[in-house]
This record gives sequence, structure tokens and C-alpha cells, in this order.
Amino acid sequence: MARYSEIKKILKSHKLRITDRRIDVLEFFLREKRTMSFKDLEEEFKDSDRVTLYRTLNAFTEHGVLHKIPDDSGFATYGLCHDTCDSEDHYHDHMHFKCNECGNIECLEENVPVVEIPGYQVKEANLILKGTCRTCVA
Amino acid sequence: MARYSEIKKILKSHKLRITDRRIDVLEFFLREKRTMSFKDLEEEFKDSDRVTLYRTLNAFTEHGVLHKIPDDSGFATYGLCHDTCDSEDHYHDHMHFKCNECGNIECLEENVPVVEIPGYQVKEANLILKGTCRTCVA
DNA sequence: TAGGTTTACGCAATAGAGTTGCAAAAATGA
DNA sequence: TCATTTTTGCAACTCTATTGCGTAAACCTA
Ligand SMILES: [Zn+2]
Ligand SMILES: [Zn+2]
Ligand SMILES: [Zn+2]
Ligand SMILES: [Zn+2]
Repeated sequence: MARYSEIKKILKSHKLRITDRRIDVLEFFLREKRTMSFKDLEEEFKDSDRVTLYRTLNAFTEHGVLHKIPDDSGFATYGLCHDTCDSEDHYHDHMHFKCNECGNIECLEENVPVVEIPGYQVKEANLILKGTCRTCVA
Repeated sequence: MARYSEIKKILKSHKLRITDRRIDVLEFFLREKRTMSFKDLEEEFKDSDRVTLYRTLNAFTEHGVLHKIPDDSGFATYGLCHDTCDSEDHYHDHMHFKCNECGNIECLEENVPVVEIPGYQVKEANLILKGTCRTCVA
């Protein structure tokens, strides 16, 4: 974790106070480079209070550090935002892939195909693909 | 509700026992012709036990009478299946639309566009559009 | 259609994910 | 350093949904 100054900079630029918890959580996301469920975080930070973790995730989501990945499984999953996201403006048009084998959820590079429905105003589109991911296919 | 015999036939063909509750719930779906959340059903069937409603919805979903619509809101929503669905085989490729104004979720005719991701095996795709529905746009 | 088996129902309790209230602790800024 | 604001930790709580179990209803077969 040689990124302490970088992490501080990210928190500051997103108008978040710098606390030990937030540094730890953000560092974890940056290090793992993958989406994370609440359970993942709970396991990593056993000493931390559940409520604080929830509040950290909410704060990060509100301030454009993380985006919450829509999921029907009942487990919220979070992924890192682009550099350009902040409180006012953070939109994500990319698709997500959930692997039935390993259970991981990935942010894909590709954007959700644009869909137009006559008579409807489409403002947002979430596409979740399920199947077997690259790692598990091999 | 002049469809009693029809409803009975549907239940039988899906290998479901015919009970008063199931007839009522299925009749409600057929009459309303729209997707229904658990709350909708609870309000319609105030005299019924919540658990029975949950179990009815689960049985219908397992036997291909209803399909559960993936939703990140924490409220399960259900829509009628096609005639061809049964316990073994009920797949749905259609998109869903959630209106931010009225809150209703609609099953759309159109299927989810086919997406291929190199290296991945895509087996299922759920696309949920959000915005303003035809009724609320007007 | 009666009798035995299987399944559904109703009630209470429980599980699981997430939130809220509040006092103490920490971060910020002057 | 000190005052102000935000965050943390703990307990209690909300909300959706499930499980266990005894009773009631549906089904099947003779
Ligand atoms: Zn974002
Ligand atoms: Zn993502
Ligand atoms: Zn179906
Ligand atoms: Zn549908």
C-alpha cells in the first residue's frame, strides 16, 4: 500500500473526510481491482463495525468513488467509478457480468446497447449478463 | 371472474393443486394484466396470511406460471409467463421497463439484444430500462 | 364416495440485509 | 489549540422473506 498519498487525494477530491476506515476500504478496492460485495468487506475488515462499513459504502457511492451494481440476488456489490465521477455527475453505461461458477461480478468495458421503445422515455439501462466468465471457462 | 374453469386448467397443466388462494391470486394476475409486487397482492388479499402469499408466488414461479422480475429495489415483482412455460422450461428473453413516475414495471415485447463477449459464455441476459413510461409521458 | 396419503394453510418464530438514534471520538479549519 | 462538523461504534430497529409445525384441505385410488 504505497499509495497513501494517492488515496488521500482521491478522498479529498471527492469531498470526503479522510479517516482510517475510508483509507482502508478504498485501498482494498484499489488493490483488489475487482467488484466487492458487502460480505467481502466484512471478511477483510473483521475488526470494523458493520454499520461503519455500510456507511462508508454509502458515502463512497454518493460521492462518486464507487458505483452500486444492480443485482437481484439481495447482495449489494460495488465497483470503482471512473476518475471523472463525482457527487454531481456519475453515470455508468457499461454492462456487468455475473459468473455462475465463481460468483464474481465484473464491470465490462462495453456499454449497454442503446434501446429505444416508441412512446417511452428511456433514461437509464442496466444490463446484467450471466454465464461463465473468462477465468472459469478456461 | 368468469374464468374459473380456465384458471383451473392453467393450475392443473402446471401441476399445481387447486386451492382457493391460488385461484384468487391467478385470477388477479389475469384480470389486472400487469406485473405485481408482493405489496400489491398483500393489499388485494388483506385477509390472507403473508406467508401463504409468498408461498403461492414461489410455487407459481417454480411451476412456470409467473416469472420473477429481477430488480435491485428490494421489492420482488412478478409477471405472468407465456403459455409455453412450465416447471422444466421457462425462459424469458424480454426486456423490462421500470417507470420512475408511477413505479410500475412492465414486461416489454422486445427481447434483450444479443451480446457476445469474447472469452465469456453468456447464458442469460437481464435488461432493465428505467425512465418514463408511455402512460406517464403523455 | 370413503379412506389414506400428500400437499397447502395459518400462525409464530426466525433469518438476513440494511438503516436509525445517540453519545463519544476523530477530523477539519481558523 | 479550540470550536465546529463529521464519523464511528453500539444497540435497537425496519423490512423482506423463509422455516417449523400442527391442522386443514386437496388429491388419488379402491
Ligand atoms: Zn460513478
Ligand atoms: Zn460497473
Ligand atoms: Zn416463464
Ligand atoms: Zn417479464
